[in-house]
Amino acid sequence: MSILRTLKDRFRPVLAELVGEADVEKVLDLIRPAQDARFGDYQANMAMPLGKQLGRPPREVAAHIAQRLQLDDLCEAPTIAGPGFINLRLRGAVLAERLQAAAGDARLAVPPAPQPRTYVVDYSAPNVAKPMHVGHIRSTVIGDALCRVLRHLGHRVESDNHLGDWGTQFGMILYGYKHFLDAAAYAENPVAELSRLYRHVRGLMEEREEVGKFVLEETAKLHAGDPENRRLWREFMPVCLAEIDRMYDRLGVRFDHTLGESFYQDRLAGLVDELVRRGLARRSDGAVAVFLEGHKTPMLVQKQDGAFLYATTDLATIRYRMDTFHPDAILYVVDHRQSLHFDQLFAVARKLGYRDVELTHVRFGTVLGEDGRPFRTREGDIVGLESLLDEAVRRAGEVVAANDEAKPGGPELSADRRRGVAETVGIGALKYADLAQNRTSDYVFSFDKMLAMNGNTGAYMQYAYARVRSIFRKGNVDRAALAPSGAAIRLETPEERALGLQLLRLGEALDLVLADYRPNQLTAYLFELAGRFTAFYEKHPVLKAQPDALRQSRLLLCDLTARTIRQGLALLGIDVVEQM
RNA sequence: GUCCCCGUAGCUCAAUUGGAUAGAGCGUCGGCCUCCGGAGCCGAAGGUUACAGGUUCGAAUCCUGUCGGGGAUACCA
Repeated sequence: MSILRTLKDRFRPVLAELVGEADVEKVLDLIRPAQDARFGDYQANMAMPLGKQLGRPPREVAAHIAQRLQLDDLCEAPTIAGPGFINLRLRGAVLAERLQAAAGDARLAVPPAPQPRTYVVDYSAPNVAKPMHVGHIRSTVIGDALCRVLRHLGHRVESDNHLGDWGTQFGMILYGYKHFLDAAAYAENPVAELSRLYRHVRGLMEEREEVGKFVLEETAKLHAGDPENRRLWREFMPVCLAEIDRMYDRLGVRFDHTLGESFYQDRLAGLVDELVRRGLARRSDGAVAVFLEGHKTPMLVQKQDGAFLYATTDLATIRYRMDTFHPDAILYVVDHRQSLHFDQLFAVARKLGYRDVELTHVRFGTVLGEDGRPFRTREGDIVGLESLLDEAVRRAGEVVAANDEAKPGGPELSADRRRGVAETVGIGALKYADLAQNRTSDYVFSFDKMLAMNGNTGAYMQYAYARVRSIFRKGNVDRAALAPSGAAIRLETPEERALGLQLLRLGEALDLVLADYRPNQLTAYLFELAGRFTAFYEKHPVLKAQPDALRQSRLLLCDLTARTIRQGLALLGIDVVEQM
């Protein structure tokens, strides 16, 4: 049980008397970590709104609540401040006892969600016919982190990569394959040749209008079951998928399901029929459209020429997921530019009868270059994902080498180790930079910033971890024997106390992540933890601490810090290294 | 035209969803190393939260309007 949940349990009966059982949970949400350490550890802010509601002075309400609370075993006497804030300061013994429990717990005392739910998480979803690029990073990384956090809290998660494997982009490479194939290049490296064909055809479409028509014809033939196009599709898919999987391997991302658009293609006609039959959709200008209240334009589910659209596929996908997984929530980790599409999609899903499921568009902003424009190469091309990863790792290699050279006792890492560390640091930096940002804002991409050893970066967090671990190496301390030794944790200084309290708050941070699907709540927590550790470490000797009981206590705090950082980063999909 | 998102320190971003004196990093200025990893620590300067109203005990956050930026907007995904 987290501290916050324990406090809520204590407030619940008192508040229930005041507002009734029905409203009590909402009021309990006003118990928060203190905004400022001077006010204590937690604060309860409900006296002000309740004062209004009950027609009594808020400070009087606060006093009433404080008086009736049974908190003596947990907190020092509550104080009332300002207009009616109830400030709470936990007893040191309570913190120590809980840290002790966390030290002996593989989950670091993070409680599972009280009500586990089933989530379908839809993320990454690259177009199979095009190389993955910088635009796929955010969806992939944010979606993966959300899955990890959900699972860790005991939710059931079905992650699904909804590949774009059936759309116009396939018509483009089919058309390109038939007219512009370099057979030798295709034999040598099919994916590179297909992506060249894709770019070539895209260029042609801009120059000559009729090319677009040919491309649509190839797409239509594929959809209609033309044997040649189907054969080519089956030929292209495995090599494209292998290429994509290589990226996921490197990123450490896995999916439970990879059900692309093609998986749903034979379900579309029936779905459109049903929409029409139930009076939800009707013909309009030759297309089939669902008109929605509050939307000026309808959602089209079938074109004049009979072809289906991604809205149709997405609806069929919702139906399949509901029938197969029976989820409580479906999350779509997708670019904010598709907001309108999802508004309409969700509205139509409700009309189809899917009312009890949470449908959330977890939207995120665009990746920008340092000039504030969408991130491109100097030549104006979209940056490929692989070259992005390579460059991050290359630069991380420079950072790692410089750091190793500068060590007081001389370099510690072999060339081989350095390479491994660079990969971990480079990929970690890329992910962390993305996750640390509030996902709704556009994100300015900068290698220099994301690999900085100062500030809220992946490299800084990995460094913080390696530093803590080095204490154990240097002191020749077996951390595995530490927790079971039963050594008591002592929180006698402000720095020890502040660190200890933060260590107990990982669970709160994870709850915040899920409250609005924002992984930056976890990075913020980790950065704060690293800061508190540094303050502690700066001021207090650990290996040289006397007497031995104090040394043991501080070693436990160090070990908990390392484990918490490692766990937190793992939930973001980021690895740590023991030395860097 | 209509709808959506955004506007916070010189720069890049936070702010637990309406809480107390709006916080970090970078940059600037000033301090601190015979001591466990100094890519560190301590301190200072820097804000009318775009602007104007409103709502209330309390507003960066909610409402209205204005200005500025981005996105979407009937047969791509």
